[in-house]
Amino acid sequence: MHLTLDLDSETPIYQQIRDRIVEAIADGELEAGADLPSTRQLGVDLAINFHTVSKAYDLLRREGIIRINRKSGAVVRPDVKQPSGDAGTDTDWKRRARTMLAEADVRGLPKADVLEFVRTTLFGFPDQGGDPGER
Amino acid sequence: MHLTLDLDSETPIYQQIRDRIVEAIADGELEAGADLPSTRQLGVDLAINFHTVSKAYDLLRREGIIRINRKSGAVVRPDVKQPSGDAGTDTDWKRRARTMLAEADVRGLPKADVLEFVRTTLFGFPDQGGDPGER
Amino acid sequence: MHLTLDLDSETPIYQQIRDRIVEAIADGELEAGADLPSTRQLGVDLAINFHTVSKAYDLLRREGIIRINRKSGAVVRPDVKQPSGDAGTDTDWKRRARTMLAEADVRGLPKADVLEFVRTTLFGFPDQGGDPGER
Amino acid sequence: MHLTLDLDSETPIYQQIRDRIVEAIADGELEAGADLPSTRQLGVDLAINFHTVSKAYDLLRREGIIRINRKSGAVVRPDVKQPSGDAGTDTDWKRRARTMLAEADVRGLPKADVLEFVRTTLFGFPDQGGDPGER
DNA sequence: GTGGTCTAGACCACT
DNA sequence: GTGGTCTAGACCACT
Repeated sequence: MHLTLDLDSETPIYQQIRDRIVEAIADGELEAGADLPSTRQLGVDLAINFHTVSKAYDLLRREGIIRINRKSGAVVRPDVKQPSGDAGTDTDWKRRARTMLAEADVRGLPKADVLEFVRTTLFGFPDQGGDPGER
Repeated sequence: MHLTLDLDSETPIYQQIRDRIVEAIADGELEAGADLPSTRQLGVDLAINFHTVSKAYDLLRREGIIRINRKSGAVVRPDVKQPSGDAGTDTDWKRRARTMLAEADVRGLPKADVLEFVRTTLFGFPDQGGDPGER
Repeated sequence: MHLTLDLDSETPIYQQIRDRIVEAIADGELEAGADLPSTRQLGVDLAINFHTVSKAYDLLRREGIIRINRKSGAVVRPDVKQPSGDAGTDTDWKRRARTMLAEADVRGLPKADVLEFVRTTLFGFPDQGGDPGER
Repeated sequence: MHLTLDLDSETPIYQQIRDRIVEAIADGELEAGADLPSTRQLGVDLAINFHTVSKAYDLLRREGIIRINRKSGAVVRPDVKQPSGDAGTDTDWKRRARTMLAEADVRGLPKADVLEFVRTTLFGFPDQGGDPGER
């Protein structure tokens, strides 16, 4: 697993690691049940302190995305990507997504471009009926 | 202007106020150039301290979304919703949006539902041409 | 007199007008005792409200840089550019200048470049002994 | 770390704290990566409320000069004093510096004295080669 | 009448 | 032990 970090970003490193792992799971790079590298190993790979990796893993654990076992290390939860049945999760995500879409609009990003970006990110290819990506 | 706050949320109240105002601008409820209520007035309306409102306004000001004048109060910037010409803004937004879409997937929200939610939020009505996930 | 404003800047317009006038006086474009355009005329020239120009003039008046006479309009004070004999003025300027030089250093601007910029701005040409402006 | 404040100044205390810390970093008194005192401790030292210190730290954080960690406190960013690669930063600094140099001139500070002050502040000793204003 | 600043104290998470 | 948040109240300039 390779993660790209931006050490100069305002976003804390442990948060970036958490975000990149969530993206790796969504992309299928990390499957449900898969082992994560040990905190020490990932720390070496990323040239950062393993405590920072631990913080990221702890965050993912508290979010219910991974499981941590002292002996066998961290694994992606087998039931990840499955609807939680908790309506609160969806409601919370939608509220945050609504804010993010509003930000795009307020920043002047055209709505059509935003929708196309979302479609491409989700499904990996642009809409076939007129391709805004080539404008 | 009416804003709904969740006092029990983990999200700070000042951040919620900021988010709700961004959404109100995106929705057209607050137009470019429109007056915002005074910090003390909004504090009374929301039954919170005016300092908390002030913090939200300060955030919006620093983000370039509103202007604050000591005498005449706060207004939505006239040039809001216009592209900044700053590529960094778009890049940053897209990075955050990518993480948010990954979260939806990891939480088990179907991709087609996510796209439909985005389309409806942006354009106010669902797609008329069937399931976009299967094109 | 031509002033260039940045309407999108975070700096208030009246402050920008004030700054540009101070620079025009320093550059000799506006001499001691010279008439300033009327607030209405400058407002038309800059395509802004004349009240904003009035605010800038009022600021300059309070700073002791111009005089405002209801009948004859605004003029650059005849004694501008002359030492005030008030040690506080120098001390205050030096404190602010020290902070600004510290900011350049903290931002990573090379000290030699900063000195060269100051020299060129003050005297209109670079140092003759090695020209950092051509690196 | 000792900071001198002027409680009677028009400049807000939190801004003065911010300015003095920037100067301390430029002077090398505070090195990249160094710990800052806790907000409460510095508040006690300066005999002011810790909220005021907190506001100064928040300003420095948003400027990218320090990092704040809820657990371990505030530290000078390790990459401070390194060019940001953001041309906007330099342009903005130069615009502000130009205004400040114009102010010195308008106030009657001799240009040669201003240049000498800048040189001494930057390099710690005056020019050895005579009057730069006459080269 | 408006926002800005500062003080003071409380409670909170651990980011 | 640290910073973050929120409340409450005072005084200030007019930016």
